[in-house]
Amino acid sequence: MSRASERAYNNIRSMILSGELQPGSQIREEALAELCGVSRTPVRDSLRRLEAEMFIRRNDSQRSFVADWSLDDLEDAFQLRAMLEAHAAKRAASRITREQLGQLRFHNAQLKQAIDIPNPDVPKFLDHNRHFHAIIVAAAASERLASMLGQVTEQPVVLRTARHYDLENLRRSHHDHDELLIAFDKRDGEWAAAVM
Amino acid sequence: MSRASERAYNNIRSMILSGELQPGSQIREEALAELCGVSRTPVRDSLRRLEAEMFIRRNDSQRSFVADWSLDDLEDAFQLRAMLEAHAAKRAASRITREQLGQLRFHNAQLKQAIDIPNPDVPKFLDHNRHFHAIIVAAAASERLASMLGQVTEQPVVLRTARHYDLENLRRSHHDHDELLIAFDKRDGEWAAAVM
DNA sequence: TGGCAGCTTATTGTATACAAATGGCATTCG
DNA sequence: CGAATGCCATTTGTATACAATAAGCTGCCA
Repeated sequence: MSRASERAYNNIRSMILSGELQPGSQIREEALAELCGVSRTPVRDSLRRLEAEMFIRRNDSQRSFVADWSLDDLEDAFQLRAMLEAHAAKRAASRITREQLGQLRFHNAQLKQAIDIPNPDVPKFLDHNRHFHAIIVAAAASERLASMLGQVTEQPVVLRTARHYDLENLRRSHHDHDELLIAFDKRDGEWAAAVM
Repeated sequence: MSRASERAYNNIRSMILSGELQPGSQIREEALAELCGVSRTPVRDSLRRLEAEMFIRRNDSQRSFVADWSLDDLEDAFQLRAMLEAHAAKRAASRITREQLGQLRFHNAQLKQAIDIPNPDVPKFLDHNRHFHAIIVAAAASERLASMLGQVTEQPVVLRTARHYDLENLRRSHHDHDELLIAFDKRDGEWAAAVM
């Protein structure tokens, strides 16, 4: 993506995620253009993308509003994400390479290190966790699936932080990763999907 | 969507689906603009959308090409579609209204009429079939799910025709619809998903 | 002859001006 | 007083000109 367009996209997106742009509020192209220091053209591009990603809604007369997700929406996204990740795991089980398996093991070990200490290193955990999942998605080898997962993984950022900082969940998550690795070792797609 | 933009989108999309634009061939914004009788601006919008829908790919320097799906891609899309539709059916089972159930029954009856005659009326069958599925997606009440299904249902149009004109498949399809209706009646999401 | 440098051309990105459409407000008529 | 209608302001859509970037070609040099 080119410079102005990318700046506009990142700016607007982060303004939405940070709450700087309030959910439900109308957004005008020109105002955003000024905020981002670009013209309306790249802003329009960004708005279209963000609309596709459901960060933005448009009413019937094409005016844009910051999306405000209901609890139902978040639950819905989470459900979809779970299903898509399960599917990714199933596909990955039969396609994953030795090298990818090795990377998975590496990140899982780092994961374990991050929480098996008196003061858990949560950012480190999240980082390796992200890599872990990314490798699985890559191993699933479906662009479509990857793009769909992209659409649902980033949405509930606000809530996610709260949940992920719970140490017990982190431990459980690590345990699940262990089980996933075994399933991958056995190339057992159904098991992998079930764990996810 | 506004007039010029919509024209561009529909034109380009149908040119891709009809093969008028050959898979793998490069497409230039200006050429499309002339073909559609609009300026590059709405064409660019359309290309962005079509790229998101994976009808178009871009190389690293932003040049656009008509996507050419491999058999793997089509299979992948089909797999995803099956999974998403199963999920839609599951959600629909617990949310469908009496009115929607009635509509489902109506279309199913029409479906049956269309193929239970000496000369099956295939277009009619496909039309009611489409409505049937649309109602289920609507009953699932998940915008996200609907938009994802939109992304995978239209892709393999080329192959779909061949398969759908097979009378035996039409009959089986109708039978499955019957079973789905029973599952919905019982509000049995798992059953509905399995049928799908 | 092969490959690289620089230029030329083709293509996309951005800005801006203008057109179209929509919403809101005020005025008027019942 | 309420509703409908017409006008004005605001916002988005489209076209076009220009800028930036990448690809392809030509000619030079090893």
